[in-house]
Parts: sequence; C-alpha cells; structure tokens
Amino acid sequence: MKAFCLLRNRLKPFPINNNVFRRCFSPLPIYTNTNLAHQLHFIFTKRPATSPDDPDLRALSPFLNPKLVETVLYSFQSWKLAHFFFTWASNQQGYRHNAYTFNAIASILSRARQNAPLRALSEQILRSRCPMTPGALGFFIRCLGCAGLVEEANSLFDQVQSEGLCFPNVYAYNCLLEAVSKSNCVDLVDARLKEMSDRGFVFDKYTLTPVLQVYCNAGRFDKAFDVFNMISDRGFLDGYLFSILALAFTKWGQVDKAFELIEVMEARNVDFTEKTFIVLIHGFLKQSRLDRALQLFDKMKNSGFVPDISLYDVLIGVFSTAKKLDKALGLYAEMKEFNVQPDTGIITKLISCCNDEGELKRLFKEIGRDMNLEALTMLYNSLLTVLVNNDSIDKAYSLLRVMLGESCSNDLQGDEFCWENDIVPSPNASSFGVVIDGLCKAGKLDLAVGLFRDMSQKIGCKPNLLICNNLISGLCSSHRMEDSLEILREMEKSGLVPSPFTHNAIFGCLCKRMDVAGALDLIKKMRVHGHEPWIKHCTLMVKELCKHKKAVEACKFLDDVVEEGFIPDMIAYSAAFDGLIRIHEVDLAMELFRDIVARGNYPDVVAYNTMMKGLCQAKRVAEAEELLKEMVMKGLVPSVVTYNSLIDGWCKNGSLEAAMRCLSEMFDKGREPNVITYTTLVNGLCNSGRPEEALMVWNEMVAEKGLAPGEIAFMALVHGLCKCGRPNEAVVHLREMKSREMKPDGYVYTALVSAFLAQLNHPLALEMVEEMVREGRFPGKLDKNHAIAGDAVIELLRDSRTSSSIRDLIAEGNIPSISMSDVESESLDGCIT
DNA sequence: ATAGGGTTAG
Repeated sequence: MKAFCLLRNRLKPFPINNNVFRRCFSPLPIYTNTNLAHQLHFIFTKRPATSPDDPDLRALSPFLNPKLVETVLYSFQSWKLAHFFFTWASNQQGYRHNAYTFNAIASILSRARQNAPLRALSEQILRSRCPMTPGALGFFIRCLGCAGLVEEANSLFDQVQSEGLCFPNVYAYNCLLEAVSKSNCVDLVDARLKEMSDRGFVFDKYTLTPVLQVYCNAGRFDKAFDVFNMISDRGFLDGYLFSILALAFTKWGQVDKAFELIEVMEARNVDFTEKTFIVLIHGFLKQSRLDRALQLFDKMKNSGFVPDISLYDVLIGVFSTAKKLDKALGLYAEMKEFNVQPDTGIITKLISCCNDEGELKRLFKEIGRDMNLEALTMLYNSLLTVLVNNDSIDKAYSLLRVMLGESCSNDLQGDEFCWENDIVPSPNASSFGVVIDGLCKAGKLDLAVGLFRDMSQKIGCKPNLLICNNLISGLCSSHRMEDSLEILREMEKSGLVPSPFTHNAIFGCLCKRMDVAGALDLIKKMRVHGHEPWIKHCTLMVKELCKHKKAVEACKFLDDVVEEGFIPDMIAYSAAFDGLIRIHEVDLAMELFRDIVARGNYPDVVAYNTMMKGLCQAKRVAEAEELLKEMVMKGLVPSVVTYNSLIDGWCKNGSLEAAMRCLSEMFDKGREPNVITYTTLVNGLCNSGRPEEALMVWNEMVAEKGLAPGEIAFMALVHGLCKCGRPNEAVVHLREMKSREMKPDGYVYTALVSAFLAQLNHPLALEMVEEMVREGRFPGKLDKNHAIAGDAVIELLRDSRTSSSIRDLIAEGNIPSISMSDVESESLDGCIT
C-alpha cells in the first residue's frame, strides 16, 4: 500500500495513468502489466531523458516481471531506448531477466544491427546463468547470426551446454548452422554436422539448407553438389534450395549453368519466388550478362510477377550506359503498363541515354506527354541534374531561367531548351538545389547567390536546409565569410535551424582565415546548439597560425577550445608541436607533449616523429633516442619517417656510424628505406668529407633498390660532391638530372662554380655561370647564395681567359647587382655584399 | 546528403 501512495504522488502529471489512479483509490488495487507497461514506456520516452535514478522509476522497480519487461521492450520505437530500459531493468534488485526478455532485446538489437551491445548481451546471458529452452537458445542464436556475429553464436552455443543452461535439440542446431551459413566457415559446419550425427540427431531440410549455403559461399563446388544431391535424394528440394545453388553459380561467373538449373526447376515444376527472380536477375547483370538477365526477366513476367522498380532501374541503367534510348523507352512503357511509378533515378538514367539534343527532345515528347505538372518538374529536374553532372552548368542555369519564365530569346543558350508546344514546368526547391549546388562547385558563386535570392523573391519558394548548407559551404570554400554569415542570418530569421554542417562550414572558413576570436565566438554559439566543431578545422587553424610563426597563439587557441569543452585530438596537437619546433621552441613543445600525455592522450607515431625531429634539429639526439625507446615500449612501431629523422640527427651530430647502422637495421625491421633516407645519408657523408661512401649509398639506392631519386636527392648529391672538391663527378650527375627533366637551382650551380674556382678551373666555372644564367637561376639579391655567386663572377672577371665572356653577361644585364659602370670604374669590391 | 586534418631529405 505504501508503494501505491508513493506512486500516486509521483505520477500525477501523466494523463495516461488515469485509470491506474482510479484503481489506486479502491481498497484492493489491481495493478496490471498493461498499466505498468504504459507508465514505464511513458517515463522512458519523456524528454529530457529520464535518469536511471529517477524516483518514479525506483517506485516502479518492485513491480518488474519478465513479461512486463518484454512488453515494454517491444513498445519502443528506437533500439537505444529499449537498450537503455533493458539495462535499467537488469540493475533492479529482485528482478531477473529470463530467456524471453533476453530474446526480445536481442531481436531488437539485431534488427538495428547494433553489434557491440549484442555481443555484450551474449556475454550477459551467460553471466546471468539464465536457463533456456532449446527453442529460446535457437532464437537468440539466430539474432546473433542475423547480425553476422558468427563467432559469438558458436561460442555461446558451446558455453550454454558446458554451464548446463540448455541442451540443444535439432532445432537449436539448425539455428546455429543458419547463423554460421552467413560466413564461409566450412570447417565449422563440418564439425557441427559430425557432432549432430554423433548425438544421433537426424538431418532435416533446415539442417542441410545452411550447409549448402556455406559450401556455396566458400566456393566449394564438390561439397555443394554432394549436399545438393543429398537434399534431392531425401526429397527436400524446393525453390529456395535451387536458388541458393543458382545464385552461387552466378557468383562463380557461371551464368549459363545457373540458367540451366533454372530450366531444370521449371521442368520439375518447382515454384520460383519473386525474390529468387529479383536476386538472380541482379546477379546476372553484375556478371554483365544482359542476355540471360532479360530472358529471366521475361520468365518472371510470364510467371505473373510484376517486376519491382529495382529491376527496371538496373536494366534501364544498363541501356543508359550503352546509350540505347529505344530499349530504355521500351522498358519505360512497360513500367507504365504495370503501373510501376518511375522515380528520379530512372528518369535521370533515361535522360543519360540520349546521345544528342534530338534524342533528348524525342524523350521529352514521349515521356513528358502524359505527365502531370508535378511529374514534369521531376523530369526537368533530372535534366538539370544530368546537365550539372556533365559539366554543362551554364546550360542548366539557362534552363532554370527558362523554367522561371524568363524569355529565352535574350538568353545566350536558353533557346536550346525552348521547345515549341511544350509546357515548361515551374521549378521547385530541388530544381534550385541542383543548380545552386552546381554553380557552387563551378565556383560561380555570384550566380548561385542570385538564384538563391530569386528563389524566394520571384516564386516564393523557401530554401531548405540542404540548399542553404551547400551555398554556405560553397561560399566558405571561396573564403566569402561575410556572404555566408548573411545566409546564416537569413536562415535563422526564416526559422531554418542550422545543422552541425552549416556551422562547421563557417567554422572552417574562420579557421582558414586565422580568425581566432571569430572561431571561438562561433564555438560558443555551436555549444548552445549542441553542435561539435570538427576538430580538423581546429587543426587547420593551428597549421595556418604556425605557418605564420604564431605557434604560441595556436597553443592558446587549443587551450581555449578545451575550455569550451571540446577536446582536440593528437593530430591537432601534433600540428602545434611542429609549429613550436619550427620557431625553435623545442622545450615548449616537449612541455606540451608531456602535458597532453598526462591528460590521458596517447601520442601516435607521427606525434613522436615530430618531437624526435625537433630534438634532433636542436642537437639533442640522445633525448630523441630516449623517445624512440619510449614509443617502442608503448607498443608503437617506428615508421620510415622516424628512422629518417634519427639518421639525419646522427649525421648532423657526428654519429655517421650510427646512421649507417640504422640503414641496415631498417631492412631487418621491414621498414624499407626510401629516397629520403638515402638522400639524408648522401648529404651526411658528403658533409663529413666521405664522397666515396656517399656514391656507394647512392648506387645502392639507384641500382640495387631501384628507387628513383628526385630533384632534391640529385641536388644533394651534386652539391655534396662539390663540397668534397669533386666538381667533375658532380657535373656528370648534373647532366643526368637534367636529362630527367629536373631543374637544378642557383644553390647547386653556385656550388659547382665555387668548386671549379677552388680547382682554379676558371673555364669550367665560367661554363657553369653561363648555364646558370641561361637557365635563369642566377641567385637574386635576396638569395643566400647571391654574394658567393657575385664574388665568383668578380673573380672570373679578373681572369683574362674568362673576363670577356663575363663582361658580355654583365652587359646584357644578367648579373644582378653588377652593372657595366661598376666594371668600368673597377669599384667592384663594394657592390656585392 | 555531409570529412578527414598532423611528421622526414640539399
């Protein structure tokens, strides 16, 4: 009685419970499952969501029983609510689920394809030691099977037996086989069959059907035939079994064999189901066997079935690809006879059938003739879609203008679509949608915005969310922030609620522009809407700020985002680490790295790579090595990039041996070195005055590993050889590089000039200067190599062998900072700085 | 009808 008083007080506001209350006042209240089910349903569906500790729920808890729980479970529309309720019920004292409540939630989850909770459920049913009949076990197993949880089904089947919860019969076994038949685990099926016959179970049709299925899935012809014959001998053959085999033949590419089988079926008067026809025709078409597909299509119609729209769609699609308008129109006419309504997809395919405008006109005449205005609009919309998809956005735009009733005579291309005697339908929202979308993709944003305005102003057609989103996103990708904000304001004014996509398009634009304040403002607004900002946009903001050396600001931004309750991921932070490293703030980067880890984030390989690069560049190779150990200990597998950065670090800090050792270890670790690895080593070896080894490494890369060095690799080698005083060999590689259409830059030419000068080989140095000028690569005034190249020119000017050629170059104005007057006045020393 | 961003070589 006490419980009822409690209930009366708590549940007053629910009208649905009126009769419950009436009964509460009678001396002996009848408290039925139906009433309770209504109350529970009501409490669980009310908004905002009920907490499991809700006092009303606590009051109802003592009345729970399995039958009630089953009723309530089936009363929910969404699996989430059902699951939430089931979990709540599981935790109520004094209540225990039985096999039927487990099966109820299992079937709900299975239908919703919620595999994770279903898997958990399969463990829960065991844990709860819930006894079940073989039938109940079978049902549960089938739910697992439908969701593709074959392993779970199989292990549950064994465990319920070892726990003594259920002893399967033939039905339960059949259910298990059916679950396994979704896979191609032949062994599993064989084992279970053996188990069944050991236990003296007799195979029936439902045992053998999944067996056939699994052999077919696994492509095991031989076994499949054995089973098929076994089924046939026992007189179990039916249309379904035939169709399994026929479909298997089809999937094995043996469409003709499948067709023979169909003829056998016909001869034996086995009935086909509609589904068999549909599945086989689709299968034949997947094997590109239009001939057989059409034959079967005829058989289907002769058997009295009306083909479904999917068949017309796929067949018309085939004719559309082959541009066979007549055939497609034939099918279209047939559809109309059968009263199958064509959808947009089919009409679009019909339009794509047309090879030219003549055919298009014919099509429109033929199919537009007896369409009502609404259908005509759909037809025109399909045409708009086809035009947009064929990059004829201008034509689509003109057509829409015609549909808007604007005269086509003034229009450049509009008259193509002004067919006399034709009624041109008015556009609807999706006509605008298609064209606005196309205009956005073509970057014609002003036209898109114009159409958007015309839409409501000229024909009073309200833009929908999709159109607004596409337009905003189009404007944003052209960085037209103000225009998109204007559209957003209009949306809000007209009562259209922006979606997460709307806000994120704008958010991304603000990030690209590095508008930190604007982005944070928008995040605040988004939070109110319950929209999450896409972290990739935060990463973009970080990248952009870092590009402008504002890594510290980037970190601040990430902090502020955290402050708003949105947690950036490792990628965003990695971008920030890299930004800090690029402004030589390795310690700050390290500090941030450690902070993030302490906050429970898991740095990945790229994050470690970035940090290691930073340390190596700061000549703190030992610390980088420590990080390598750390990442390996955490189970991360270093990548080629990891090793490349370390190799660079070792090379630049005098540990060439370590670098070379790493190269050979990379092979052992299955991390094949790439061009970057080799280039790093070539550079390192040359810088240490070891050109022979550099050339060996180079040869290993080119000859043994077959890697193709790029511009940077070649330039590293040429430059390196020059640095080692071997300009003649360097020139050989320079020629090789040029023959592969790669362009050496001023840095490389300057190195060559200097190296030849060092050998006092002024004529070859001159040649290099001339080539550099010819290629337009003489270092400009802001170039680091400008002074070196200039000094070289002056030196060549002073040598009688080369001075006249150099004078010519100067006279032609080819050497920045040196003019003829400098040469005449011989005040050259000051002109190059 | 709606995603995908961060690291390595002269």
